[in-house]
Amino acid sequence: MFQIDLKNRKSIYEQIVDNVKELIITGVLNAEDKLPSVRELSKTLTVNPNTIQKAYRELEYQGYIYTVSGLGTFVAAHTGLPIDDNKIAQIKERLRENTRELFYLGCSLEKIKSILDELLSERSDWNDKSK
Amino acid sequence: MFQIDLKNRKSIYEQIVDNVKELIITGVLNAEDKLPSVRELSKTLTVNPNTIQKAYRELEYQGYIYTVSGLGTFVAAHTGLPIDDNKIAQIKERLRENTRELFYLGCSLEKIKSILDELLSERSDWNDKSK
Amino acid sequence: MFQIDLKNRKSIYEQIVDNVKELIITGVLNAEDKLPSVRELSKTLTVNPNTIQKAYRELEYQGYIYTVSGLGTFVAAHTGLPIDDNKIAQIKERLRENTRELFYLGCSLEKIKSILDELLSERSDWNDKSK
Amino acid sequence: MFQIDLKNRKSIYEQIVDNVKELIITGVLNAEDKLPSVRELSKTLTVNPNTIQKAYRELEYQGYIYTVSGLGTFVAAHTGLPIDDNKIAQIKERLRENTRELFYLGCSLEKIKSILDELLSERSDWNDKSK
DNA sequence: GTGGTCTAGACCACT
DNA sequence: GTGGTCTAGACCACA
Repeated sequence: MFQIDLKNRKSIYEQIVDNVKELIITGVLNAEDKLPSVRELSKTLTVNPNTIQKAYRELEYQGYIYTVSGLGTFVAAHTGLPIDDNKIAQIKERLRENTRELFYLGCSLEKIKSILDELLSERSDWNDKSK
Repeated sequence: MFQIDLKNRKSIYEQIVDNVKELIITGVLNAEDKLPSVRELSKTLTVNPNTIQKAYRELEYQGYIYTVSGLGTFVAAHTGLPIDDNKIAQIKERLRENTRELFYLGCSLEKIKSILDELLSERSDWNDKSK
Repeated sequence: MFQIDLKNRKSIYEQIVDNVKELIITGVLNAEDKLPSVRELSKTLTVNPNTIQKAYRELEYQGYIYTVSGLGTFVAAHTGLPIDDNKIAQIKERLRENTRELFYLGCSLEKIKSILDELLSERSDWNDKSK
Repeated sequence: MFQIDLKNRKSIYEQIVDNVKELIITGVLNAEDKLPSVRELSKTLTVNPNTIQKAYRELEYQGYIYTVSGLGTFVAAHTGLPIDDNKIAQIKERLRENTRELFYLGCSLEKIKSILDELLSERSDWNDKSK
């Protein structure tokens, strides 16, 4: 399914959340697909079950999955989630900081532009895959 | 100089690091300028001196400032000669994650593109200001 | 594991850094080995946990160890591929200073040469041991 | 005469001590030569007089210079200083650590050997100059 | 005055 | 349990 990178500064549960999100967004996991059980994923990732559970709880809170007691957890239908302008503003701020640093490191505006363009094209590529 | 936001998720020392970085990158602080002493900044921000020192040390690691024990800390001259491809790659990865997150949050490619364009234009604006 | 010498001019955290480095370089600690926890080492060395943490953080900066919050700290795998010429140049400079000092102290060139030869032979010895 | 590098981690007075030592060892300053006065050197280096004085005191303690009240400070005749085995052992230890690090960074024994040889030849070169 | 180190003890998030 | 952050307050060397 995916791998956990212990050396990554992100906490394990965050990595799981992000990875599952990505699988859903990219269409690898579709609405109503069953996710591995907490125990199962715990074994395959060799990660504490509590950690998996925390990740699933977070994903549920964010509306990506839902849980049916006794049956398992499933990918939620991707209803148009209300766009969270607050979060978007936060991420924009982070993007701003990062572009600023690129500038400081000596990148010209052109170089920065090409980097951003590259990221955008990556995004549209994988958008196609998910179709 | 700047303010600390205790409600912010970022730790205090991280906020200091980011704020000082910003002041340096935007040209408010120039090479060889003296930063406030650890104790001084500690008082103005009502933050423990150790926390300030931690921030300054991090900035030193990242090459933004240098320290002369007994004299103070100063903005490092930015010898931008060897463009640090390693660091650029790291930042690119962070940008990638952020654009991914925007997508998660339901932003269309067009919206993401407009956000990135906005950031780029800010950059050129402020580039002019710093002249 | 090792001892701290309070009489030593080196600060405590530096001694810890150097000692751990040595254990890693000499192969006593191998990649992925778990280091003692901050609190644990703090007790065995009767040193404040903050001091241990400072040492561990420094070791992490230098790439010798990595940290998983909540799990512990571990010896980093040594991907020696990109030989870091920058660091090598730094160390060379330090070696230069040291040989200069030997000269100051009245050592003849022959004596210095014999000392360096001795170090080299030690190195090959211990290279054999680590196999 | 020489320059002080504020960005250097060594304290200013240490840099002065080392530089003067080097000038003496290399024969630029000879026995009975007069050193600049504290005030004078203080001005040329734009360094606090106390710092110069501390450096001179240290040099005197180590037997490299001597002071005549009211006249100035002079280079001491280079009588065969008693070889300080203690200090030599310390420096040897530092050399050992540095070669160890070179090894860790991926240098082969041959490369380390060539580096050490290079340092030795530098030393003998400048030994010739001092003649 | 400056930065650097250290201790003691607290609180937090993550596993 | 783990590491991470922060405070309060102390002592040191250097300028």
